[in-house]
Amino acid sequence: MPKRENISMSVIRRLPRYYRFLTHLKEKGVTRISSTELSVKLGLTASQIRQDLNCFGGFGQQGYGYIVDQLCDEIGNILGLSNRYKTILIGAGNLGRAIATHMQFEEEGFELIGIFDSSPSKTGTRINGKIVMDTTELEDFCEKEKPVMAILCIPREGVHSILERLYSLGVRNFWNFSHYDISMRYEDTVVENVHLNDSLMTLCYRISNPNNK
Amino acid sequence: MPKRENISMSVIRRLPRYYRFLTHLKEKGVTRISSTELSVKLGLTASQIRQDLNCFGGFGQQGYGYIVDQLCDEIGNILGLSNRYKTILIGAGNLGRAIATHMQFEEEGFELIGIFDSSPSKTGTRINGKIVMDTTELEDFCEKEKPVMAILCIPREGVHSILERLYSLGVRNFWNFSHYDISMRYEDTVVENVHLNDSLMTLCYRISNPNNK
DNA sequence: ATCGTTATGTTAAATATATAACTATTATCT
DNA sequence: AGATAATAGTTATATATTTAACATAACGAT
Repeated sequence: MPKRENISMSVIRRLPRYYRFLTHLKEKGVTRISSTELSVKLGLTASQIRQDLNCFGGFGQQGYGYIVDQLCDEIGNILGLSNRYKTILIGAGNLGRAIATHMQFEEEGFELIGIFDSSPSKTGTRINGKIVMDTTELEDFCEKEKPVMAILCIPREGVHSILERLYSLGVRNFWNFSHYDISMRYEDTVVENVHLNDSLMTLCYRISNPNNK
Repeated sequence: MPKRENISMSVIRRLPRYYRFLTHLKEKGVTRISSTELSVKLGLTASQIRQDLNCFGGFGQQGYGYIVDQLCDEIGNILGLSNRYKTILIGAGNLGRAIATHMQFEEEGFELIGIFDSSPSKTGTRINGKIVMDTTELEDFCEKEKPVMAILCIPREGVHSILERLYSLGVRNFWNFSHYDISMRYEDTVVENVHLNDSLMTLCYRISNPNNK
């Protein structure tokens, strides 16, 4: 579908923002919007928005603008949100539990099909109606259900070994919340690291250095 | 302290990663490291690492490398991690609870001094020993304690009004987890948005478009 | 219908970022 | 102590990203 290949990550990372805002407009009943209006609302330049969208195709009409409904759908398609990638969650601590209950996976291309933890205090409990399984059950479960993605909400120490196991079970995509960088030991994996600590530290820097732009 | 001013965000966002890795090295007892070694471990170029560090000063020794312990401290200072910025958390749902228990604020420049929620089912309960207060108590609390930062873990709808209140109470820094972009309605604020949904959507894109680089 | 206005799609310029090349300094070995 | 190797700091180049400018197409009013 992409008009060109190799879209830069800078562009990709703005798409969800567009999608989010367009969904909001749709809900408000707005049917039409121009790149200039969008740029004002989003704090970007109109040029950038047009460039971004034109990486994937011409979704607008000259002299008119973009049809909100249509553009929203297009971006959703580009992002692949209609997928239902089978996903498992490893780690049912506070963070894992929050992710499981807080995220609306079905609206963002995923389906949470299993939750695992190694601690007996967690296994057997329920999160959003789903029973937390013991990590020893991982092999059986994966062979049967073939999940394609794993969310990692476990302490640093456990990551390496669980990663090896998951990889050998065919899992290639990881959403990593652990205090550890999974930086491509394998070629065919996709990793999205969410480092809340890093985010907090950069915030600390910016508070401490207010004259930095 | 910065050698030059206006350090780019690209550089700032790498600092926590360096800090994290150096801390790890320190714990392992490594005393010395070169930019080349670092580059291999972090998957960056040695050039970039040297450039990044030299934005703030010459911390290494030619022909020798960097002293892990010292470099780690320097980066910690640059980030301002020895601060104890007084912080409040708004929203004690699953995510807020996870943030409160999961983050080690004291090690990253902050101190969590209060947790607030508007729901009677949450107020009065305890998180990490701290009682969840009602948001109506916000004014009294802030006037007394003068927090400088607020973590927002509330639904989209509530953000706008709580933001106005917090701003008028002197809070200027925000760590925003809500499904809403706080993009600078005020000049003197610092906002770090953490959009887990956006992160998940970009992951979805990358899974759906494996040939994208 | 025609003309002016609007706003996209596209090409070009400017800026920012990352990489490579070079220089200078220090450690280490003989 | 001198020579050599190693490695940071710095300058220059290349690449990526953003912004601006332009040219073209569609809408809408007259």
